[in-house]
Amino acid sequence: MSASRQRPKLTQIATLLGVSAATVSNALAGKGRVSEEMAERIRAKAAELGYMPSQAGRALRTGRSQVLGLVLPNIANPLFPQIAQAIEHAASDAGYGVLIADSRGDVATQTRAIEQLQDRGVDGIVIVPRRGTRIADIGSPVAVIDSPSTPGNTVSADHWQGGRLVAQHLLDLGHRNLLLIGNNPVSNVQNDRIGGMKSVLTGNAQFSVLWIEDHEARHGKGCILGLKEKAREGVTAFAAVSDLHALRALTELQGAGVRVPDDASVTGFDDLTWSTAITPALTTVHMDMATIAEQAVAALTALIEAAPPVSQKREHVGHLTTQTGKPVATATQKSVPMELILRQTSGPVPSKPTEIPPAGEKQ
Amino acid sequence: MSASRQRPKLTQIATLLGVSAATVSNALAGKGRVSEEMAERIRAKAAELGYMPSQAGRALRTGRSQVLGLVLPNIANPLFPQIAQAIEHAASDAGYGVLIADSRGDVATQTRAIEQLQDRGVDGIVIVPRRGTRIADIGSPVAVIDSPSTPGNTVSADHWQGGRLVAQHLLDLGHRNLLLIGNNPVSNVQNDRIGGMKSVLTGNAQFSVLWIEDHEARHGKGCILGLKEKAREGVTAFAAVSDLHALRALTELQGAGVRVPDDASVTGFDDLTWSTAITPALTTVHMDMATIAEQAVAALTALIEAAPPVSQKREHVGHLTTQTGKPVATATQKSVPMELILRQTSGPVPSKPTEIPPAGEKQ
DNA sequence: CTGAAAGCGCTTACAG
DNA sequence: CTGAAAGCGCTTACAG
Repeated sequence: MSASRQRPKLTQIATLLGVSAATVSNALAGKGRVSEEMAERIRAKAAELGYMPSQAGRALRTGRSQVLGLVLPNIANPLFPQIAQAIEHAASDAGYGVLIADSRGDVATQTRAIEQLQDRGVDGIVIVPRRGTRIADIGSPVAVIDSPSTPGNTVSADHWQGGRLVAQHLLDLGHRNLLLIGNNPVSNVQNDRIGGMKSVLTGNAQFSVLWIEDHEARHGKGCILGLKEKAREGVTAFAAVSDLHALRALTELQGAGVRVPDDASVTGFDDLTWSTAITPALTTVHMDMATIAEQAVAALTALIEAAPPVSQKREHVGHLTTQTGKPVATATQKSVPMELILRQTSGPVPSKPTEIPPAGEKQ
Repeated sequence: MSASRQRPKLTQIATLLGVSAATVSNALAGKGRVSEEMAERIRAKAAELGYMPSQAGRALRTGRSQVLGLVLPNIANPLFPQIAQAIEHAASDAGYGVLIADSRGDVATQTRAIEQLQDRGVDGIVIVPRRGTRIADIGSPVAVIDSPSTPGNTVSADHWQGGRLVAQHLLDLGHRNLLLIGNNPVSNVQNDRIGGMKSVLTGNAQFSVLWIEDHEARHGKGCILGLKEKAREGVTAFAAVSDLHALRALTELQGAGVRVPDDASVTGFDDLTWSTAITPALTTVHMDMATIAEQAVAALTALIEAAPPVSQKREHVGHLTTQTGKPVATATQKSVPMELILRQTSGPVPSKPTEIPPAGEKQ
C-alpha cells in the first residue's frame, strides 16, 4: 500500500526543484558549492522522497563500489560469526557493504574467491588468510587479520598476551602441573597463544603440550585424548588454545568422572557463543573483535583512499604512487589486547591429591 | 610483478580486434548475433586479456546488480556459518554475490538492514526472519528460510519430520520416559521439532517439555536445569531442540555424575561444528543446508527474473504484473527432509533403574 | 552478421 | 552560487 513507489532519482528531484542535477549532487554531497538555502531545500526534498543515490551510477562514475570483500579460510569456522558480525558493523559504519567469500579449505579456492570478489568490483578486501597466502599478489587494498607473527599489514588480537593471561591465572590458582592443548603446531595464532603461556610457566611449574592433530594421526580421528590418565599423573589444569578444544577436554574429563573444576581446571580461548551454555561455564579468553574489525576496516579504507580509483582518468599522476598505482603504504601492525573471562571451569588446585576413578568402561 | 595490469575494458578488446563494442558484448553474452568465427576470436582475446565486465557498467545499464542480500536475525547465531556458507555457494553458482546484513536482535534493526541492502542495489533478499517480520512489506524479491509453518514464500528443513526421527530413534532404543528440551515456545522451528517428537510419543511412552526461557525466568539466567533430579525421577532420554541445549544438558548431566549414554541419552538438533568434538559425540539431526540454500536461491532468482528491473524503461508493460511491477507469484513452500545422525550420546535404555549419585556438591 | 547511437544514474571539472 | 556537458563501461533496440 505505502512504500515501494518507484525509487526517485537525482534528476527527478532536480526537475522538481527547478535546478540542475549537478547542484543536487553537490548539495547532497555537501560540497559547499551550493548556497545553504538551496542545499536545505534540496536535502528536504530528497528526504521527503526517500532518495538514495544509485550505487551503480555512482560506482560507474567514481570507480568505487563502496563494497568490501571478506575472505575467510572456512566460513564454517566457529569464529566466523564473531568476525563477520564485527566486520559488517565496522564496514557499515564506514559506509561500506560486505560481500562474503569462502576459501573452502585450499589456497586455490581462496585465490578464486579473491578474484571473484575483485570481478564484482570490491574496493578492498579483509582477509583471514590461509597458510601460504601471498598477500602481496592480491591486486587490491588488503587488510589481514591473523596473528602479530604474520608479516605485512596486519591487525590481530594479541594472542601471546592472551596466553600469558590464562597461564598466570592458573598459576595464581596454585596449579603447578599443566597440559597445554593445541591442534596444529604450524598455526601462528596457536603458537602465539602457547608461546605466551609457556613464557609465564617458568620456575617450579611444569607443563607439556598436546597437539591434537599429532595425537589423532596416531590414534585416529575423534579418539580419546587420554586426559584422565594425565589427571591421574598429576595434571591439574588443562589449558586449550581454543574453546573447541577446551570443550573436548571438558566433556572427556567429565565423562571419565573427573570433576571440573574440583578435580581439574579447564580453560579455553575465543569465548564462543556456547561457552556460557555449558555446565560449568567455561573460563576463556575473549578477543575484542569489534576493535579488531574497526582497525582492519580503518586501515583498509585508508589504503583505498590513498589509491586512485582504477577506472578514473588519472589527470595528474600522483608523485607518491608506484607504477602499479598502488601507494607506497607503510605496513600497519596493530594488536589488540585480549581479556580473560573468569567463569566456572577454573578453580583452585585441589589440596589433596585427586582421586580419579580407575578403569572406566568407555564404550 | 605479474598480475594487476590495468583491467581491460570492453572497448579495448573491441578496438584491438577492429570490431564494435556491440559485437564484443553480443559475442561474450552468446547472443548469437555474431558469426561463430568472430565470436571465437573475441572470446579468445577476452580470455587472453583476462577480461571481466565491469559490474558497475553492467548494473547501471541492466538495472541488475547480480548481488543478493542475506539477512539474519543474528549473525552471532551458531547456525550462521552453515547458512552463510550454503547461501554463498548456491548464489555463487547462480552468478550472484552475497552481501551480508545483521538484524542485531530487533525488528527495527532488521528493517534498517533490509533498507541498506536495497540502497546498495541488491536484486533480491534471502532472509531468516525474526518473529513479527512483515515480509510482504519488503519491496524486493524475497526468499524466506524458516519453518514450514511460516506462511508465504518459504524454504526450510522439515523440522517436524526431524522431530519424528529423533523420537522414533529414542523409542526404538527402549526409552519410555523422556524430557523434551526447548528454549522458546513461540519459535516456529522449535515448536515444529517438538510437535514432531510428540506426534511419535504416543501409547506407553511418557514425556514432558522443559522450556528453558521459562525456567530461567524463574531461576535466573544460566541456572541449573535440574536434569539430575529428572534422571533420578526416571527420565532416561533428554531430547533437545538444538545442539546448544543438548550441550547444556550433556554437561550438566556429566557434571552431576550421570553417565551419557549409559545412564541417560541426550540428543540435539542442527549438527553444529563442535558436535563431534565432544565426548561422547552428539547424536543429532542434520539439516541439508546445501539443498535448502539452492532452493531458496532458485526461488529467488526466479522471482528476480520474473520482475522487470526497476531502473529499466518499461517499453511494453507486462500483462501479468501488478501495479507495483511485482509479478503475481504463487507462493513457494518447500521443505527439505532432515537426517538423523547417530553418534554416541544416545544408547539403549538402562536395564536396571539408574543409580544416580544423590546430593552433589555443585559450586 | 555487424555497427552507430542512445542511455542507464551519477559526479566532476569547467564556464558563466 | 549554479548549470551545461562530458563520460564512467556496459547493453540493447534499431539500421544497415
